Amino acid sequence: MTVTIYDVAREANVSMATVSRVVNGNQNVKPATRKKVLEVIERLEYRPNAVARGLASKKTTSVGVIIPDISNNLNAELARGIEDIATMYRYNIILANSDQNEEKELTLLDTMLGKQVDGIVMMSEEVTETLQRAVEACPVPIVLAGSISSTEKVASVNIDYYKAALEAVQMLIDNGHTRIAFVSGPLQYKVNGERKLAAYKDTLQKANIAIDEALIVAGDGSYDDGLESWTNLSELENPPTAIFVGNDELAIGLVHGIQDSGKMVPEDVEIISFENSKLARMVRPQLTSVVLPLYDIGAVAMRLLTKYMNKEEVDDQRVILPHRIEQRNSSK
Amino acid sequence: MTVTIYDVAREANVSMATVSRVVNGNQNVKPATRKKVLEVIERLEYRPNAVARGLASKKTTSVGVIIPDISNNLNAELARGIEDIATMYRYNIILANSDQNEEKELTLLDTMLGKQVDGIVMMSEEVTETLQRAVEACPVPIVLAGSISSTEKVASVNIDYYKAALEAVQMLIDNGHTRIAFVSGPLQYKVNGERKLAAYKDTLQKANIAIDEALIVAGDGSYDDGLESWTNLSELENPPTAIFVGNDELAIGLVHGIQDSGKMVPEDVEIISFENSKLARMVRPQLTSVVLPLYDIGAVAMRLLTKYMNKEEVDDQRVILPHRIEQRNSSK
DNA sequence: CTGAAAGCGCTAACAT
DNA sequence: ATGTTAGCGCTTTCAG
Repeated sequence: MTVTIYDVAREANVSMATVSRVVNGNQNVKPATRKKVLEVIERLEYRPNAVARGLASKKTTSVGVIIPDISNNLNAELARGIEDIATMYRYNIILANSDQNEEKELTLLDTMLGKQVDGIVMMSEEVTETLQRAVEACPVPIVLAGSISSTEKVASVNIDYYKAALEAVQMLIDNGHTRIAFVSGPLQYKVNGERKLAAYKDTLQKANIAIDEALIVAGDGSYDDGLESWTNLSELENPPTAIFVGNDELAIGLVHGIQDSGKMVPEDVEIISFENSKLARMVRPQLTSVVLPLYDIGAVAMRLLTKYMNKEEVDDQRVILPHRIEQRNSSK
Repeated sequence: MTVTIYDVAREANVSMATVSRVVNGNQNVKPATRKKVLEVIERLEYRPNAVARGLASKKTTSVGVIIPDISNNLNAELARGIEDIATMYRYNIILANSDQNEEKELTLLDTMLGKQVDGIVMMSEEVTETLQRAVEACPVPIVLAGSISSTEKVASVNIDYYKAALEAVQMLIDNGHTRIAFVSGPLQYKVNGERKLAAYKDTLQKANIAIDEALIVAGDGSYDDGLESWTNLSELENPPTAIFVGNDELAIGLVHGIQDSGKMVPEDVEIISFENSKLARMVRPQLTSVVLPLYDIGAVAMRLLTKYMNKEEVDDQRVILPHRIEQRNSSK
């Protein structure tokens, strides 16, 4: 059978409590006793049962991570940031994919709570009313990473998407463009429909450039979507000479679409993307891209969560990380 | 306080045992009783405590997943395959990154066992002797996904890397090349150093083409590594006219390196990659690539693990999945 | 079909 | 500094 704390206690001629103390690094143990216990632990290859510990202490040192899809670069980067900080604070991660499906998100929340996680980090492109309520009703701390919720009540970590998008569009305007397209993923995702799009429209209007709905294209945000989007855009009477793109993969699709149609980037069409993943450098010309620090967002979100879990004071429950634009060759 | 099984029992005028039975779908409960209990559960918003359940039943319905780095496309795809099947069988995943560091792998194994996972899926590019022993000594089932171990004792899921590589190289030979390079990630990784490289050498020799060590290049397998590798290769007195590449990212680096030097793919240099991630289509020309079905490897590994966890009969503990070569435009 | 009771392995007062 | 003793919330015989 597996060796328990009781076995160690017996072998070391001490009580379970003492073994528990040395295992948990409690200082109230005579060095000699500690040494003796440690030796028995080693000899018996005792490994504390975290489940029993969790039941007794009501802490599992596990945190739940709910993301749309780990096979997506964007989420993977975020997850890595979360995991690194979690490891640093000795937490383990229970990871699950929601596929951006509200029902799954809700079920997952429930499952994780059932597993008694000490906290949750969640990423959701679309925080619905129902989800919002579930999050607020959550008995353990929860922080949203790279997700926009409508209320101020929920902890979250983001960049200022509006401002970032504004700067990108302004850059294009400054380069003399008046036919600027906006190509992004689903507009029902608030980051796209509420932030980037709003910034796009506002910035254009401020520059007295009329909004042309034909230049606003939303698809699934994939590479193929980018390819296809250019096909449509290029057939316009008056095609765009610059494009503000929602993510890198989409941007690469657009670049290739443009090149396939015999035009050049940035000479004929300038492009500014939004993400700056490693993909941004893996295309010719390399993409100018708004830096979305996903790893950092994940890391900071997890760090924030540890504070909540330790019941530390948190001065700002809505963290906004700095952003910048990485200038490369898809824009001038 | 949180509501427990005892609260439900009291409210429903039954014993804890009965509540436990309905929660666990035990058929030995009168429909009327079940209904009553279910109502109370709903009313009280009772949520079973998985930790307590785990302690009592010695099953946690959690499986550990140890991979080198989730932010790497390759691992993320694998992880998604694992997670999907895990979800299907109602397991949760405890995910951790090893950074391909033996010490971390060992610690992680220990942590997961401490958390009483029911099984483990692991990916490791380099299964060392020590790791091998730890795996064999593991008290719960464990299956290696996309990893090569030296013994037959460990369950694993792979493709036939040697044969796949052989076919790729043969394809290049069939196209008339005699100056064929092999560019890959670290050779201490068995997949590279023992399988692909061996296949490369054997196939060349079988075709009476002398091995030129200058054409064998190993780096870190990154995009930049690919760029740099071509710089070196192109400075050779007699540069290669075809390259068999270890992975897609590396291959894209090579393609760009070749194009930057004024040559063309596949006219001047043919390329066959190994991975066929979605990246393979995101470059011009698109990559001909050996299909490494990472999602499937993960899924099958997890499925295999469920069999072990259920103590089902397993006919083949070393699964080899089929592979094929996706023909695109980087080769003729 | 249902209940009583004994743990699962550990932590956390409370004693000493 | 160390031991004693309740539980933590649930599953699982064993009776009935």
